[in-house]
Amino acid sequence: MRRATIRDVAALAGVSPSTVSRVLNGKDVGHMRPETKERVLAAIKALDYTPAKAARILRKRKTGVVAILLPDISNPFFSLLARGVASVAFEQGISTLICDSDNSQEKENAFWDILLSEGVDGIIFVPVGEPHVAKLQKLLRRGVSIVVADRRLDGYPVVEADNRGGSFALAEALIARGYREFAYIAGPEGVSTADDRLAGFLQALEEHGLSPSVVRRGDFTYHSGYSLAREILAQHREVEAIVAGNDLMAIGALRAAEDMGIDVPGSVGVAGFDHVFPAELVRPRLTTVAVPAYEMGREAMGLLAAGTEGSGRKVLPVEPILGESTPPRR
Amino acid sequence: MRRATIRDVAALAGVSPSTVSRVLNGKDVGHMRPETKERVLAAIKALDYTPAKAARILRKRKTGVVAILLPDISNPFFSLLARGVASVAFEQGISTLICDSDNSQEKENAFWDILLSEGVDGIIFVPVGEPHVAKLQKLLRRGVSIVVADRRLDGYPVVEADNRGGSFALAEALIARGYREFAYIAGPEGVSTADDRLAGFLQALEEHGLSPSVVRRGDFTYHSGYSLAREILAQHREVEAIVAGNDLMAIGALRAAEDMGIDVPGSVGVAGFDHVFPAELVRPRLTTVAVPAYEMGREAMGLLAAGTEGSGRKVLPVEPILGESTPPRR
DNA sequence: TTGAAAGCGCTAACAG
DNA sequence: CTGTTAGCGCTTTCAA
Repeated sequence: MRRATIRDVAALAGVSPSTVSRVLNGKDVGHMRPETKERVLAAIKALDYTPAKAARILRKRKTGVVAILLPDISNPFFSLLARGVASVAFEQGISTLICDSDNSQEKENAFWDILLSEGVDGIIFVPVGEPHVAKLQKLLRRGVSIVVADRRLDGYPVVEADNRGGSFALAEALIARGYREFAYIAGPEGVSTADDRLAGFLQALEEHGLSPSVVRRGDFTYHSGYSLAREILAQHREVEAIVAGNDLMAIGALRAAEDMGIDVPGSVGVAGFDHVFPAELVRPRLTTVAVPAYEMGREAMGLLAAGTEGSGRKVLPVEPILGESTPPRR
Repeated sequence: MRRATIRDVAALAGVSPSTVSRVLNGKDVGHMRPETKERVLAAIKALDYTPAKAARILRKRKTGVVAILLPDISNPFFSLLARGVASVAFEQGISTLICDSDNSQEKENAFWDILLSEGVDGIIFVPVGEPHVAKLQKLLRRGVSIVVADRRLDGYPVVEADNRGGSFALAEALIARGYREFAYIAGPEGVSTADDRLAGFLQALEEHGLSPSVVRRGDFTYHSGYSLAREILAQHREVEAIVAGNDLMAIGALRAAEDMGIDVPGSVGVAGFDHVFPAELVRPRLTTVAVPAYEMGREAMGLLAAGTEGSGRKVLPVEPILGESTPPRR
């Protein structure tokens, strides 16, 4: 069954294609004879007609599709973010294309080309590392707008969390609870989320005349948290709390301690950042900092739709959550 | 900057648009003068040309896009499934559109229309409940192929897990460990995954001359597992193990017991199904049945690409995982 | 208030 | 081996 075209509808309704198009787009409908409009509508229904998107795009040079390019959709933080984006897009009749760069710079680079030919109208971008700027610029020059989410990227509009402030507040709270000797497992260098959290943490320590026993870099995965925590726990018996740059790594640390027969929080405290679903699942419940991922997605899509020019920056507030994994000491 | 067209390239290379098109599509390149091809390639690079997808689609009547319509992308099982689909699609140069029906029949129905006008070439479908068959048929008539994943839908090709067998095996294992009094929290009625798992479980019990203390229906969410487990634990003190239709509900049951001060596995055992990441996180580690979600996604996309006609059915093997949440009794 | 005509950028016969 | 031609289905002036 060949799908009906605008011409079929026009013929059945006894009007011209232009008239059908006008009805479809709600243009000049004000000064259109109601009867004509009725006939068109009837014909559309009779033929079960749906406009061909491709043809429309070709004409209008707008696809009505935005892409969200992120490191890992199976990471609960990002899937929540993606849902936020999709919900706003949906409200505006825009479709969402989720592109999973699989934590690989290479795959991410490949996606730029795909997105270019895909002809998306905009992109919500969560960079894996140092993005391929030339490709970004190419998109921009083609009129595709880009909003960076979760991680900062200089020169681009961004929606991020108050990572530095949240991390600072978390450190203060831990110090208030009597912790003095910290190990910090940061995220990858160069990723603003990781660096800001580390900086905020160190600053708080410094203001209290403290300095960390050890600082290491992971890659935000459960696995990296696990192995770094093992090393830390083996080499630094003085550590009173392990603080990680995100929840997944913190949960990894929790498991490492468990496997080494070290009691949490009895012997060592553990804290994370993000407040993803699994953080509520583990026992002891994880001390962390709540980041509004869904809201972040909504904000980012809002910025994109609003057609932000050049830059623009939105920082979302975060909230420390003191779980059982870091009770007051003594 | 107006983007370059195939004509600009042709002009610069001193050839006709068709020649450029041939180079682009790798057609007849065998019998093309190498020099011509070189010139075209050079022109493409010089103009930084990318073919306009829309025009191509309009001509070929193929969008190169498949959609995956599922109940909830933030459910770890489905996000893994989605990744599987995307990975195969990526290998074939096909883009993936993720549509999240948000566990709502209404939203799901709305997506059919969107997908229709979006003009996707195929759909991987995980139904929320009783799908709007008429809309499905419409897509099918338009030549869009559909593969159902995870849940069966009569008359459509499907990739599912051996839910019945897995559930049967799980029950046998629990019985072997000395459990006799069971409460079962099933998924929603009418969803094959839920019904098959329940059926397999009941069958095993029956073969051992047993019958469950109580059977309830949840909706596969953490929350429903939590509240049903509370009721069960309050009313049926004889229950030795709560078995849930999926891990999220089982984890909810675990938490319910915890909140009621009931020891797991000391006083009651708990088991789930799926083996999602959080199941490894909780303590005691959850007894469950591993379902290869990623593989399921890959298989489904494979079927779609292979252009399955009419039906076809693939059942993936599952594997019981005996965790600490159901140790041998006594 | 409506219609005719001219493409949007590309591909696929069909010629040469 | 390469070019010419004729649309794909829709929107948008411009005229009537």
